[in-house]
Amino acid sequence: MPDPTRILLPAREYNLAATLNSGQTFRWRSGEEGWEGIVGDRWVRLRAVREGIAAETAAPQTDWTWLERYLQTRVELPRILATFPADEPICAAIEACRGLRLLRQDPWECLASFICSSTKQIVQIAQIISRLCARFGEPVAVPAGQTPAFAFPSARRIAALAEADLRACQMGFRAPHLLAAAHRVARGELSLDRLQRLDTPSARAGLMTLPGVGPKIADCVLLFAYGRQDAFPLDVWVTRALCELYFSGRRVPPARLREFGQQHFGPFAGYAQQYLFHYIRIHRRGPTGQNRGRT
DNA sequence: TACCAGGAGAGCG
DNA sequence: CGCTCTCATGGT
Repeated sequence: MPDPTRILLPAREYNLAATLNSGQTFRWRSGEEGWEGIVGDRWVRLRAVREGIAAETAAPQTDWTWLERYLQTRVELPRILATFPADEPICAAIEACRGLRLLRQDPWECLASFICSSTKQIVQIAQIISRLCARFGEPVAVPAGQTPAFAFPSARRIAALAEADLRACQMGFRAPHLLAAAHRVARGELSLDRLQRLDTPSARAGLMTLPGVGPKIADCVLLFAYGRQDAFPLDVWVTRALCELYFSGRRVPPARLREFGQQHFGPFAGYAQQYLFHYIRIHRRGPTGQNRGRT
């Protein structure tokens, strides 16, 4: 008799660690028994196995499509990677983190998380979000013996807070941005559901009307939450990667880089961007943490 | 200790 | 348009 709290999601070439740990999401923790995190209001533990991904929840499930959607296990990765030009840099990046995928996240959580992300290291972003959830998120059911876990606080919940509450999560100057964004979403002045149905430039423009949301964060939300796989977020790392690998170290203005990325990599440019991001970060730090600094 | 981090926005020439 | 500054915080 099958255990309704467990399932095996079939997947080929799924690099779970790279996917959960490549700066597209911030709440997963690697433990003895696998990766533990929250998807929506469900506690989840994931483990990479030969046939795909073994998943475990706290409560019985009758339908696992929410998790398949989140993990994008049905996406045929080789078909996507085959659309890229076979130049040396992108091939090296793909080789360095084979099986890395883009997740399909909740728009509000993704938006709020990336509002908190600007000029922060990934470890710090994770800390900020952890505090935010622990203080203001709804508790979710966890298996016996597990530490308490919390859902990501809704826009309405955050809108009801004071700026000081958010600053207490150590998010600094991002606090007023998150608060104002929560207000606009909670009041329905910006409908995150409606953005789903807009073309990408319109959805991007809509996101950028929010305080603290510029081109980079808008592109992250389009790519990580709205499935716009041609969105091409340009942060310091991707900028660095493109300049070094495709422009022989010259400085190139962001607009030109973005244009290059989308032209060169095509309809799945966002995937290419994620590989380059993860690749250059691994190689800049070195596998064991030394080898820092400029070349 | 300095430098830097998955930026954005305003001011200025 | 491009450049510079500020914003808050702490990891490395």
